[in-house]
Amino acid sequence: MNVYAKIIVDVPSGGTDHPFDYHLPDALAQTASIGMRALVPFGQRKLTGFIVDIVSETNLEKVKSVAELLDITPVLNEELLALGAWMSKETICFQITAFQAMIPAAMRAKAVKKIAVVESERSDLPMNIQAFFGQAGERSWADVPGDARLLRDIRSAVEQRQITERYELKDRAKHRTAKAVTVPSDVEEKPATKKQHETFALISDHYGKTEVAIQTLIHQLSLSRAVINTLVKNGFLQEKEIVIDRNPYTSAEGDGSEEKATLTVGQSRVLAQLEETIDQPQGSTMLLHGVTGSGKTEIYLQAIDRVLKQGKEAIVLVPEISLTPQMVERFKRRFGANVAVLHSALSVGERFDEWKKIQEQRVQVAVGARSAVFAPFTNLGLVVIDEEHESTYKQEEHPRYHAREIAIWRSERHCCPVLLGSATPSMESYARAAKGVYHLLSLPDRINQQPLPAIETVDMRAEMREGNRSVFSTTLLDKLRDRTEKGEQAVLFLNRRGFSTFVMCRNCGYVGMCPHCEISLTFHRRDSQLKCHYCGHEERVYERCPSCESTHIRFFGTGTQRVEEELQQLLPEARIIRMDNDTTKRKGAHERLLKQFGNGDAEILLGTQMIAKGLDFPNITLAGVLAADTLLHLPDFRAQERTFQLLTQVSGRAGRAEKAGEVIIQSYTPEHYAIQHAQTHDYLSFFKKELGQRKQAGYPPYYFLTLITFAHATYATAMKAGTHAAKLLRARLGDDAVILGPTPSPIARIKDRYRCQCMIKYRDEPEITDVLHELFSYYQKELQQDQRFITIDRDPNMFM
DNA sequence: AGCACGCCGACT
DNA sequence: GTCGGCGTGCTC
Repeated sequence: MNVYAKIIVDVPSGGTDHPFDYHLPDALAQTASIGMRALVPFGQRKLTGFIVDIVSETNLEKVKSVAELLDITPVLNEELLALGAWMSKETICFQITAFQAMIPAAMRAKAVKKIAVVESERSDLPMNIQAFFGQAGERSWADVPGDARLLRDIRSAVEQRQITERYELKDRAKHRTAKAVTVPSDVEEKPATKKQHETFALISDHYGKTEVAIQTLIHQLSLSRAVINTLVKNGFLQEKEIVIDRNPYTSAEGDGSEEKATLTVGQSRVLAQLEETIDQPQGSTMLLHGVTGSGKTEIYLQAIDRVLKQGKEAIVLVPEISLTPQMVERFKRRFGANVAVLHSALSVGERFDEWKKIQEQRVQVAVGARSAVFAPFTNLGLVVIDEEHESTYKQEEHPRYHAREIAIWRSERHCCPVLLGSATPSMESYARAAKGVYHLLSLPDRINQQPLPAIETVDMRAEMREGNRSVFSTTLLDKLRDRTEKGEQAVLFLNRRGFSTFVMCRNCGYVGMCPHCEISLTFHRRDSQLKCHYCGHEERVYERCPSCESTHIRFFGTGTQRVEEELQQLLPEARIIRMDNDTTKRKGAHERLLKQFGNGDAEILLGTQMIAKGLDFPNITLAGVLAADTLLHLPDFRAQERTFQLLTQVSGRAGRAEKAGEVIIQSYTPEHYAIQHAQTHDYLSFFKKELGQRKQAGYPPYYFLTLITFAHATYATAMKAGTHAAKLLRARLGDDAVILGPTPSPIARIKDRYRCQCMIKYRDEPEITDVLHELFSYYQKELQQDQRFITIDRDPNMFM
């Protein structure tokens, strides 16, 4: 009987976004199963693809055969295949793009063509081919220059078997191996020396006949590498390669010994409701609104504990795992080796190892960032999304999914709850909870009975009028000095988003701009370069203004480094730790700096976004926000919401233990409602006020948004496509739908392509997914020769 | 996405 | 005549 595999090949394009049929030769048909990756011939090439179905007949006259199976066990199970299909439909992406997003990067292998010289023929090859190979025996096909003559010569050399072709899988997931030894069963003699004898005895006492990594012997039994080698050489030990786990999370070792904490009355009440839901076999979403310091993590831990006791698994999503190491450590301490951590700072191989632990069901808990929502568990009991309002849960490239929606999809499939937790829930989630779509749970009090910290706003305009040109107000500086003297600690938050260091001429107002992207260049002190963050364009920093030749050109924006220098001058006795992209780039630097701060090596922690959340140090009694406005005035309808969230998160860092906390917010517009409500810790009032604004302006949660961006080398073509699309959308969508644009995108040009966008606002459009697909494939076909042209982003976070 | 095929202008 | 430019369309 013939067996065929339906395969989605790794070609992200409109014309190939459907299964292709391949014959499965008998040898492969035995082991092939749905969800495995395969290597298949495709045109003149060989490609990888995912088997999505196995059938016994095909409508096609001629089919090629699967060349190779790339997996022993499927990398995607049936659930994840179905999820991928759903994602590609909902987010308007190709199926292959959805599948690739669900597996670790190490498994996103591509077949790379290699050509090799047949050595006996080398001297007969034409000179141009010999020159190309040089000393090498084999080279990548991709390295062959686009020289037509050379290409033709290579082709004929292949035909004459002077050159051979083969395909190699690039980035193939590698297990890490180590050298290990075992005691062979047939050892009779005794080792020659005393040292060898001792070593041999220790190994066989401790490990008997089981294999053990040499590394382990050296570390644990303090044995000598040389002696072991000699024993191997003389046949007393047998050497072999074994597969080992990389063990990346060294700073967060935990043995699972941490005990449950005693819950407060509020926590117990919430947990009881949660457990009731966990016990019910149905999908549901709960929103846990708990003020900072209310003990949400402990609730997660105990809820997960219940899930594990039922033999089910749990996924915990955290916004950006390297930003919340304390949370991860907590999970390790509680669940020990039962946790896989999908850490963004892990190497590709390390991530693969952690993923493998989940796939092989060696762990029941996965903690990780956005993509951990695809953890291949088969009996999911709970998905927790901590800090659910964070924008990192939305992927900003294809597939543009939101982890919350994926979690909800999986929860329905597994009939288990999703728990969203936040001190400042997103407008969308809280509105759904208010409507009863989500079940609302709340924790209004801190566990230590401490009041929320007192927040004071400082009007920076007044400071300016009084002649204080520093980034520090007198009030903040006084309080910082006070903390330093008392040996207490402070965190200072500086938002850099939209406010990075650009170069401006004070004489004529010239600002260094990227010649390709229409955004200002960012100054990098390290190499004195100006760089474009969108396309990577670089130029040397100017000494004179290119426009007016004045030397009054200087750096604007307040980088953390400059703030640190200023602060150090103002408070020479203070010890400061700076945390930003520069100081945390190196692996483990983040954890190390936090540890230093935790140990009391510094009084002041100064940093960007990354210190706003998750820090839990008892000695912090002051939190400061240097410029609350920088976020507030971005051209983004979520700016107010983000500001409120940020201010709340930052103030949550202070006064978490016995000592009361205090917060200073510096602002040029302290009367703004986002700042006012943050000051009074009044989420609900902020929510109501903001909801009114959203309703008036027609934004989520009242309206859904979809952003369509057109990019082209000429402005006119981009706009023309936009105009055409807008017309089409108006014709196809209902009267309630509002189609805005086309307008030039906020960043009007990226990589020399002009960009314009249409925004669709709609409430109830059952057809919209289909319409978007039509639109997408239309522009895909009509205009694809001009490079990728149309991007569709549903529920966008950014409007660039 | 590649890669070949096929149809045009330029050149040994 | 042939080479090589790029537009078009297919890949099980």
